[in-house]
Amino acid sequence: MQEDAKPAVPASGRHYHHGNLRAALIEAAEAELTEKGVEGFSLRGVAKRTGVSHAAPAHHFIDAGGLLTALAAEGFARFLESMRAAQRTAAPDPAAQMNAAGEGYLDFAARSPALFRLIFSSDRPDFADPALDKAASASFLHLVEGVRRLRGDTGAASLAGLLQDESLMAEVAGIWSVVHGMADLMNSGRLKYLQGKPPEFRQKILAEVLRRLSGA
Amino acid sequence: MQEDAKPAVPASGRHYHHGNLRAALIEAAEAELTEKGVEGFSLRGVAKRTGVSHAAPAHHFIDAGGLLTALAAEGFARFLESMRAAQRTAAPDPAAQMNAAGEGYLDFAARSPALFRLIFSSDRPDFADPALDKAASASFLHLVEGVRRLRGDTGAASLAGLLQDESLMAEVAGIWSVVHGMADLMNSGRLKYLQGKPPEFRQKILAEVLRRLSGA
DNA sequence: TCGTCAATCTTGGTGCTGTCAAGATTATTT
DNA sequence: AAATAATCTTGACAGCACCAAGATTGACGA
Repeated sequence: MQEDAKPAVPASGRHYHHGNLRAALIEAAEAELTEKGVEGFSLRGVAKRTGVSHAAPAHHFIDAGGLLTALAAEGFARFLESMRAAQRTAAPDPAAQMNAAGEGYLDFAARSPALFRLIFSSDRPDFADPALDKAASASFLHLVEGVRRLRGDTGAASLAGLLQDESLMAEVAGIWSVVHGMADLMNSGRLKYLQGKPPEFRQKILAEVLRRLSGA
Repeated sequence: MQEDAKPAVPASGRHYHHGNLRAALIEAAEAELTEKGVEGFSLRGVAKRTGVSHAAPAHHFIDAGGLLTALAAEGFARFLESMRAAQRTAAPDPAAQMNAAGEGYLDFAARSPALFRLIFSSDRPDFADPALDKAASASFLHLVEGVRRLRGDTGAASLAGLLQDESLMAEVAGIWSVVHGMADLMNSGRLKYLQGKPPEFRQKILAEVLRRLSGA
């Protein structure tokens, strides 16, 4: 008599207290986003998926944007982990590591297109939110560190200090741009040509482009 | 007695026949898009701007996506013109021309951020639409031709033939990616660093990156 | 000139949406 | 055990896209 001991139900078959609704909502939000896309995302749909009333999310997120902000933070964490995972299976030299990071970038975009669009091409997440800002900054810092190793820069440095190194930041901007551009164009279907090709072709292009950008 | 001769008004002060509603709707749609963003775009808002009832657009566009499709086609035309305009003021050699095209690309993104996002990062326009497909293809072809000149490829060729040239397409993908990536990252505010810099800095990075990418 | 017809636009309705307000239920604390 | 806080529900409102039906206008042939 523990599970069926007549728990409180609000006339529709649900428990009043979910237990971990916040996490469940974020999980459901990802499913909703994957199925409906950023532009078709619905807060009521998320509530329905979770088996909860349409107004329940309001007690955990101020509004729909708040939920998407939390999901975006989670998305950045997975994005960073995707790059790290690819780098673990690669050679340890800086060039191979940067290349692997790029692969992980493209992999994430290919495997989680909706999440990718949410974190990189949507206005709805609030980047002033501390958690999201932290997650996004971690990804950015990871890139900067990779470029520093590529250039042979040694020693530690503060983020503020790195941001003032124009030569470094120019290189960061170039490398980030080319990887992100490939990912975004493929993800939005505007570069249809690459999608019809085997992954090796995409990898070859990425490697060649990074090689040229890293030289000199 | 021409303008004030009691024209037919539907009890709310408007003419029944607008005259050129289709064009007016597209124009208003751009304003709506600029103010509300792709994710806040509303068909009723467009109708209100135009001074017309909320159902009037339905007689010119099948639905909201149809209007955005037409606007996207217009957007691609302006996007291409932005590149051409920049190229007209540049030196005629292929490298300078490609560089100028990149400048025009970034200029368009900076000046029409909403339109840029609509044509490159939205699911709502229907790329199966002939007019939009034609406009998008024209931009793509313009890029391909620029890369061909950069490589010294001569003579005419069919689009189908060009698409089968793997070496050419790899170069196209690389160059397009880096320019698009810069534009998109700046446009979405994810690359905040560049926005705080003067345009010359952005131009310098673009020129350097394209130089490295173009060299064998 | 009149009548018909098609094109154009409006009004009204349906079922969504996000958000707010008030009440019901459960957990926690006193 | 009682009071309080947290959690969730129901109900309501305005705005949204889209559909159906009716009103108005322009054009074209008798």
